[in-house]
Amino acid sequence: MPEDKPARRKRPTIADVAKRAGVAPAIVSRALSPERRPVSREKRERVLKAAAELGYNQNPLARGLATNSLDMVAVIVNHITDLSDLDLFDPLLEAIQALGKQAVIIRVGNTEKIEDFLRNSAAFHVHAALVFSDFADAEGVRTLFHSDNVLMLNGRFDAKSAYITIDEAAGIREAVTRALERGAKTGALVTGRQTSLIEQARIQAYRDICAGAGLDLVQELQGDYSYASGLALARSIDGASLPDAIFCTSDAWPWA
Amino acid sequence: MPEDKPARRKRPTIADVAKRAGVAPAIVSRALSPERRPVSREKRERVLKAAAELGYNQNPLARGLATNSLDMVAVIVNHITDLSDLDLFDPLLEAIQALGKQAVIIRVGNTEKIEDFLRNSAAFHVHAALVFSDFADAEGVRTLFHSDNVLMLNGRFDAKSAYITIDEAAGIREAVTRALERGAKTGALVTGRQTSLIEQARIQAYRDICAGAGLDLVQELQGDYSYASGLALARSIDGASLPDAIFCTSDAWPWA
DNA sequence: CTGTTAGCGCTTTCAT
DNA sequence: ATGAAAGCGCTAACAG
Repeated sequence: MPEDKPARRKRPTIADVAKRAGVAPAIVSRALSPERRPVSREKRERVLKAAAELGYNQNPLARGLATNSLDMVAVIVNHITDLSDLDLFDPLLEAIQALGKQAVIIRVGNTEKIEDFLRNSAAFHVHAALVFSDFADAEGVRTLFHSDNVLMLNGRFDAKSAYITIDEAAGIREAVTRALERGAKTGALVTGRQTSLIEQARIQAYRDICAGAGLDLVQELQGDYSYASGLALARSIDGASLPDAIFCTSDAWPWA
Repeated sequence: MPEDKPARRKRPTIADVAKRAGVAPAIVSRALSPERRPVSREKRERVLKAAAELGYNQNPLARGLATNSLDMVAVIVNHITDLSDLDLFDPLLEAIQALGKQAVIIRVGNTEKIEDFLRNSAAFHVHAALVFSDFADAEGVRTLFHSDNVLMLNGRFDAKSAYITIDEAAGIREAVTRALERGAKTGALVTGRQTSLIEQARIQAYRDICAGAGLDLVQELQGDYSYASGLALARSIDGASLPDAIFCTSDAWPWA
């Protein structure tokens, strides 16, 4: 792989375009801006022409520095390993790009503190941050990404952050009901990492709903959503006293 | 979601750190640089302390503008929908981040010309670009991302780009051999988008190897790697003259 | 509407 | 080893 060389030839800047079009740099900036800025029709056309001839490309860094904003959104996840992630991320990427922005996917992994993780790596000024990882809190993300547009999807929102929470109780109720209809008297619950607020809520919902419906939750097994852990847990279920039903708190609803 | 407000409070800059540490901004820059720059031990410590107290975070945009490089790598893909993508992208993201860089995933979708796609969106100065999408060529990527570090994984490399190609002939030979061992005389080949160079190479390899081994390739069916297309193609295979073996050029090797 | 002038925050000569 | 100063490329504020 070729090593870091400085760019081969300098790229044309706004000044080059300005010179070629015979206008001031500011005019170029306005003419090329997506917003409607005051520029005479004639100069705008000269600028567009010059820019095209020069193969001019805006430097997002310079723009970002000047406007204090970058057209990027940070997507903060633990990892991308679940089947359901496929259904999630592809449309998400598409949507973000349709907005003219790019997505930086921050994979936090199992780092307990996202701050530790990012301390030495760059913390971007992003347009927005979407937080799926349960390791991140709203204030920390705002600080790290220099943005007030944080959307918390992990339940850890605060007054200043937007959030989406899903009422999973309905689905859980449905699952339990269905199990009961099939004659289940006892059940086991396979859970994921319990530090997740959303996961805690799910578990509590299962307990409450099962209790209310008269289904005896005889076992709670903790995994980490991975196929491997699921397999291991499955083996660990006592064959003799097999519960009638097994519920999983995984993100994807298999019966959906 | 809160709308675009200017950042609530100004973030501390290198100047703030310098003031608090009683040194020049340049010293702060050197002290905080990952590389070993000449700074007296004592001042370095003062700087580090001041930075910590202020909660200083470097602004990557300013750094990028000054150094003409950003610690990001662009990953250019068609989309993320295959099961095998999970196995690929999660470790890839992890590896990229372990290098202290962030990954921007550019989802080209079905856009025929990546340039069209990116014309209006920002073209980043990235440290490197990894190209999986078969819609992108080396020169275009170098230009768009202002980087000479392009790694072509789609077969469309040129003299200046790094590349990785996989010798799939071995695997194909193995697959054909296995089919023959099981008594197959005829076979069908399910292919993907034929504009991909890699795909073309695979198809040719199947043809050559089957011909050489005496297995009669009676059908070639073109899909697009999606489950849906696979299903449709499966239905289209004539039940009466069912071939003995069916080969797929999909990226994931099901028998691996 | 247009051009000039300041910066944005950081790195980097270049003197000291 | 240190600091002053000059930019990186762009946008925004201010005069014309």
